[in-house]
Amino acid sequence: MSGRDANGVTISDVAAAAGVSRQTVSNVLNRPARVAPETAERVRQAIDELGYRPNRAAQNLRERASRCIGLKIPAPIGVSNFLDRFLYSLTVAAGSAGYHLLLFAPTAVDEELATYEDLIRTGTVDGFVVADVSARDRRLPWFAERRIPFVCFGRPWGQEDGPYTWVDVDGAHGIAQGVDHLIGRGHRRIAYLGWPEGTGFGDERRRGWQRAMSRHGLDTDGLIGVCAEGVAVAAEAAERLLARPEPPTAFVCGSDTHAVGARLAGGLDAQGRPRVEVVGFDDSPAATLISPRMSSIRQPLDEVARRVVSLLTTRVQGSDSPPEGVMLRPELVARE
Amino acid sequence: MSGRDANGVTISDVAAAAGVSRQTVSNVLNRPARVAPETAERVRQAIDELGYRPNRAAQNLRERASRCIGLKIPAPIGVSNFLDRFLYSLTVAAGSAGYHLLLFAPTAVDEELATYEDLIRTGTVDGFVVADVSARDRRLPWFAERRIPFVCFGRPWGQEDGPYTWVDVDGAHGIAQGVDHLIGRGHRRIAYLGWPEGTGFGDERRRGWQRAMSRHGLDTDGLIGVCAEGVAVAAEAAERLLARPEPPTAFVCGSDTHAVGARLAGGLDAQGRPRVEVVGFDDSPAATLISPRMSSIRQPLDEVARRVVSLLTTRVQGSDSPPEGVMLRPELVARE
DNA sequence: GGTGGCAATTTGAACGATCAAATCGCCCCG
DNA sequence: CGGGGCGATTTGATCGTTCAAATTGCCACC
Repeated sequence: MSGRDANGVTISDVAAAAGVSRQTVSNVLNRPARVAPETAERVRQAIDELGYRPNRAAQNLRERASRCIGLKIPAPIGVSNFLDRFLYSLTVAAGSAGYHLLLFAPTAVDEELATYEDLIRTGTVDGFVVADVSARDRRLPWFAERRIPFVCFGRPWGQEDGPYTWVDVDGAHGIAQGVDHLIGRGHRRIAYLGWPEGTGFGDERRRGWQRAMSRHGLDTDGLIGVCAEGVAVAAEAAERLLARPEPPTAFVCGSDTHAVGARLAGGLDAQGRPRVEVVGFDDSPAATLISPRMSSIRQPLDEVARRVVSLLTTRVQGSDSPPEGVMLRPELVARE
Repeated sequence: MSGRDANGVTISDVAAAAGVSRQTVSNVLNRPARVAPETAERVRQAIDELGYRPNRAAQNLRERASRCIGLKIPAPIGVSNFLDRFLYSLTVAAGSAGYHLLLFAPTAVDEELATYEDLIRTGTVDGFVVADVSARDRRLPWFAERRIPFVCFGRPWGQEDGPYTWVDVDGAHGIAQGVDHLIGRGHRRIAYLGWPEGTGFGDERRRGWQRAMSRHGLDTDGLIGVCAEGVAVAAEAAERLLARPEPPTAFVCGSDTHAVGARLAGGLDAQGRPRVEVVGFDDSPAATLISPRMSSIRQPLDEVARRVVSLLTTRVQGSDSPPEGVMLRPELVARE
């Protein structure tokens, strides 16, 4: 704590103070077994006294690694703080693996790959987390060709067993849990409200509902509503379903936004209690705030983040691991 | 694009290919004026052919700078995606200044300062953005003592003219705009609904309402409601105000969450239109989704981010600039 | 007493870039 | 024809760390 300058203390300063060579100091830190106990003690004392911390740039240069993971932060179009939460989990997971998260912003599509390439070639990052995988994402083959380490959060739809490494949450299973839950509470007419066909995860969630219903021998006719994400449009779509003969008494939804819409459309009964029961997806704080006792399906983001980081770091460290797909189960948070 | 390995091409490879010395290659990139045009052209061609990109670790070591800005990502307790949006703006702003954002996670309070110190001493980051300034934040004097470069987003309350550099948004002025807007639309009984006393920004917003009201010669008695952030509690607090004699016809609110609550409490009239008019704060997408035509006060996050980055980078680059406080004006987004 | 073995430590050489100073080549002028 | 001046380019040193190989000191054994 007495170094003249914040960054003035080098390994040689410590070596001089402890009366050893710089390599011995390095060994104390990296190969303690090689150093005699008394020497190590003396060196450690010098380190503390001088407040020495190894220079990261020098280590990076020598070890040809930045211990940084790159993540493109998408333009904030959404509504939920899903990204906030994942980012937090990812930062924590990276931290305990000795890595840091380095953010970069999206660029024009035709510069996007150049941005990724730059970060790798300059050694600014060791690999990437791809959190916004799209169907036939052109980044994935491009990374693979160049042997750029990366792990997806989200399945590369259509190539789940292909050459890419990913971690994802089984949305169909989550939705099925929701259906089981509602059936357990006596519902039989359970509608699905979610995105229009075309998003991989949305389609999967809808199929999960369909399979769960038929497993219970229940009909799904006239019980499916689709609309873009948005409370107002979701409420309208839910109202249309509720206006039919034999209306649903409950909804499982592709997102919390859809769920809030459905609940709004259902309205309140004489006792001021929601008239339809709903299960949302994501268990977002915003939804719980609006609709405090609404059930929702929670993705295990901490676990996702840990797995992503662990898969990525082994790949970064050069071991040529085979591609791997990890499927995690979401959990129904039942309220009310 | 023909280097054998992703990161195999060094400045010496380029030099050899172009038939010059490594320093000339360096000059082409950093001091083009020093190099003869034909030589520069030849070198640039070699750079392109080999796909050379300077190694960041080597540059960092030599220049004693990481070109990274550290940001502690808070635990995701909130509801809005405010952080998402600021993070995005900050990433973009940092990027165009040649910096990257490096995230780290909060630790136990007594390790927190050690985490900051480590990042600086190891040269992992050049400085910090402090986005969660609290009243008498103990980090600020600690940074200052150690001459660690940092810039706050948010005022160091009570020391606005003190030794710290900050960027903030004038909440009182924003709220005053809201009041003016509502008065222009014929309202006279305008309530304020926001946080209980004790948060710097909340108190400021409340004072802004009070001053604006008295500027217009309007009474504020019985028009103030406070509660924690949350739609349900906000609705209750708003209901209490509405139940009084001479109830408010409009609300200005400390946050969008408060505003959504107030609008909920107001309910709809015979034509299905909201009965009370509200102005929120933050113009968060979540609020607009729930309450599509609600007005709100928007913080100029892009501008905040640009200023923060610009102030920080000049401080990082060693110029001993005096402390500076930058106050930006929010903008009322009037809908309906 | 010479030698082999071994643990502890040191020395030299990278890693890839940039700065400062030295050198080169060329033209011009006395 | 020698040397001064100047622009273009190269050489040497350095940033702080770690790896690999060399060295030291010590003990045991023949």
